[in-house]
Amino acid sequence: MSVQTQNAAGNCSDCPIRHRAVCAHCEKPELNELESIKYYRNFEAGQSIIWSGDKMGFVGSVVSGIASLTQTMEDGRTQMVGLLLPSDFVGRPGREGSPYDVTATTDVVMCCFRKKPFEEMMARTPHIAHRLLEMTLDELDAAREWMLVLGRKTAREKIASLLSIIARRDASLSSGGPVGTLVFDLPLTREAMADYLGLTLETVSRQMSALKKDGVIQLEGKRHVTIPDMGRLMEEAGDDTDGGMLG
Amino acid sequence: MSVQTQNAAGNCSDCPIRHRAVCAHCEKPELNELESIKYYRNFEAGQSIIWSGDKMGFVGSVVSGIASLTQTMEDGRTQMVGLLLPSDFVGRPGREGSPYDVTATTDVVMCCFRKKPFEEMMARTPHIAHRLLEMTLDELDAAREWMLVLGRKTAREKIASLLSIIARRDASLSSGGPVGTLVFDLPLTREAMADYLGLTLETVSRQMSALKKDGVIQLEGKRHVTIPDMGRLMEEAGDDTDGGMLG
DNA sequence: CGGAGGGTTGATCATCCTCAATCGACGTGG
DNA sequence: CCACGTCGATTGAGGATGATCAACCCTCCG
Repeated sequence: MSVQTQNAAGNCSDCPIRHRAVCAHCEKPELNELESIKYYRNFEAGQSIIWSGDKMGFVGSVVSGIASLTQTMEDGRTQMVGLLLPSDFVGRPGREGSPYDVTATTDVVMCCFRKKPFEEMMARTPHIAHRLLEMTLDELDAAREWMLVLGRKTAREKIASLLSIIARRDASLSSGGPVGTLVFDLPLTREAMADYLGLTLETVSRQMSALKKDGVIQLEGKRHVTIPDMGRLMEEAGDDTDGGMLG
Repeated sequence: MSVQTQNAAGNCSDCPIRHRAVCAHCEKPELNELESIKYYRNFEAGQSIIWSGDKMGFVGSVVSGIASLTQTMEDGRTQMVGLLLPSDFVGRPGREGSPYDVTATTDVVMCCFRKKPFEEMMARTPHIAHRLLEMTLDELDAAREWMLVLGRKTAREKIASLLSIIARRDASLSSGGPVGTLVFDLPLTREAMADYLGLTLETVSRQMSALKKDGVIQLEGKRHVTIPDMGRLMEEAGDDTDGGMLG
């Protein structure tokens, strides 16, 4: 795995997540100050970024790749409680440790700030605190959406919900195109999907096969997914499309 | 139900949630400004505070009573996604509408601020924005804790988890005493517990009976609960007490 | 007295979990 | 080059947990 720091003396203005991350509202002088306290770090797929309970010396943003937040019980049952995509923030200013494990699901590049200087800067810079509040509210919405999935949806609906979330995110990143055929690669193993959805990996596998058999999705290999009809998928997810979104 | 405004010309310095609510860090001049834009509102048990999708004209704090956030699917399945206790904040500055229904579970008194003036004041008052960020991070932690409960715990563990949360909250409010016999009244119906836990009300009832038969809890009537051994309850919840907390 | 709301309990059934065998792709070492 | 082990995934058989449907209880209140 290339351990190159792809943006080593990285210039914030070239940053791919510049306008979505915690620094989104910052102006040039603020960006300059952030640049002076930031550094990049690479994590390989599977590697732990933070252990639950550890003191965190840094906070930062995911620049590329995917990381996950998970909680684990003593007997080994685990539940994923968050999926961190590029521009998502890691760490909580004002808190000592992390209550969850943070793990790199794919190779990950992070833009890190030492915690103390970042907190001090945040206290002086309402832009940053405000953006962080916005992002935290978004995460809260996502978590609560997920509580409905975990608590009330069937296995089939859970799978369809996860696929539709990933599909929509990919659509917004790439084409931005409207409702047509969507194609993407699953960034998660069956086991990670199970941990996300509160299922076993066998059930995930069975429901993926069932959705494929019923023509809701097409699979090439294990990861490459084609969605011929997004509306159909959303019906399967139980998220109704307001009754059919005529174009 | 008495519709008296128990604090009508309410003085913030007498407020029971003064040091825990969004105004916790405010000094006298700020409190004075808040007083000038606040008003109290009463809701009866069962009454809706905000409907999902509605525009919110106000934000505010729960002063007394309990409210719940719920999401509902088209076919009627519902999941509670938050429980609002005294001092908890309702509404999201910067957002138009609420993504969930907010309902009074018991009679509720709210301290409301009109949204616009509150937002303007927040922009000028870092104390408030900072406190709101803290509170939002706490809510996020609670939501994620709950995702583990919903996704991975058995019915019995779910009930025990809910009881232990309510018990601990009550303990922190009243005695603050350590591990002894805890007594409290359930603020939720069996149906509300079921909506919280992603169960049916029959399963809730059965598991309550089972925990009673096994001596984990004692019941007087349907709502009055005694916990003879908090450690035992937490074992049942799967939240291990670090391995047995010897005194 | 009768009805409504909340709660309990029982019988049965579906869903999803558990345990287990098997498969295919890939990489390593003989 | 092929045998082997590993890892992720699929599929099957059987069983447990919790949902569903239904009867019934208790208390409050008009």
